[in-house]
Amino acid sequence: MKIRDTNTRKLIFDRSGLIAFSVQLKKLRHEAGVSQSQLAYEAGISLSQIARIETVRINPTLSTVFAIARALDIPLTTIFNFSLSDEKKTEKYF
Amino acid sequence: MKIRDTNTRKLIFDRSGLIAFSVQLKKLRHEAGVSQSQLAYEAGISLSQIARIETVRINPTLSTVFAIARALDIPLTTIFNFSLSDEKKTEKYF
DNA sequence: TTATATAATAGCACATGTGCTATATTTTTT
DNA sequence: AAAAAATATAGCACATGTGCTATTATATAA
Repeated sequence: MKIRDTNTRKLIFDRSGLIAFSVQLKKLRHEAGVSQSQLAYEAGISLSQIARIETVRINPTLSTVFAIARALDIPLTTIFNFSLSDEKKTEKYF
Repeated sequence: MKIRDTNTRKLIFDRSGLIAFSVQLKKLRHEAGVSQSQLAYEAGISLSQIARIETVRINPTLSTVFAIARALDIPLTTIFNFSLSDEKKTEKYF
């Protein structure tokens, strides 16, 4: 029958990485001196989306981030200028 | 009644940016000498997802990209070390 | 060429990103 | 303090990202 083996499927939501991104975005937006509303308008995305990103409620897509970087007129290397915590090396610690 | 004003809503799919990202990913993956399958395993995401990204069929989320960067053990500034075409400055040209 | 590994497609189900439209909450100005 | 501006939340509808499981196409090795 194949019904769905009781939800084992889990999508990734990298909270720590998204928090770091949020911090970076807020910082750059403030430096640019624009409100969420202005940024949303310039980037052609919704205000709610900017707010959701800054409050780490969602996991945005690359296209959304690209639009933001363009609107702020900053290179991707600037908006992504932060480090991901390396839980990679730590490897299953229990 | 509010039925839905005949689909005006359009999500962003930044083809050129996603192509640039795809090129960069393939390059880095090859430099690391890993197959899509190995990368998928290391990153904890599905093989089909890696293929979709490299063939520009989807618009991945940040968490997915973060997982890939971790798996390849490269900083975000490396994987995002490319420029977005600046259709921003051009501004509505018609 | 034949076998084998790698990459590309496909289709389904489910989770979630995004736009919209409001409303509430917080911060900044006056 | 009151008013105004900026942020944060919410909920709905729809689009689409992601995992799975196969299958097909392509490249590499024998």
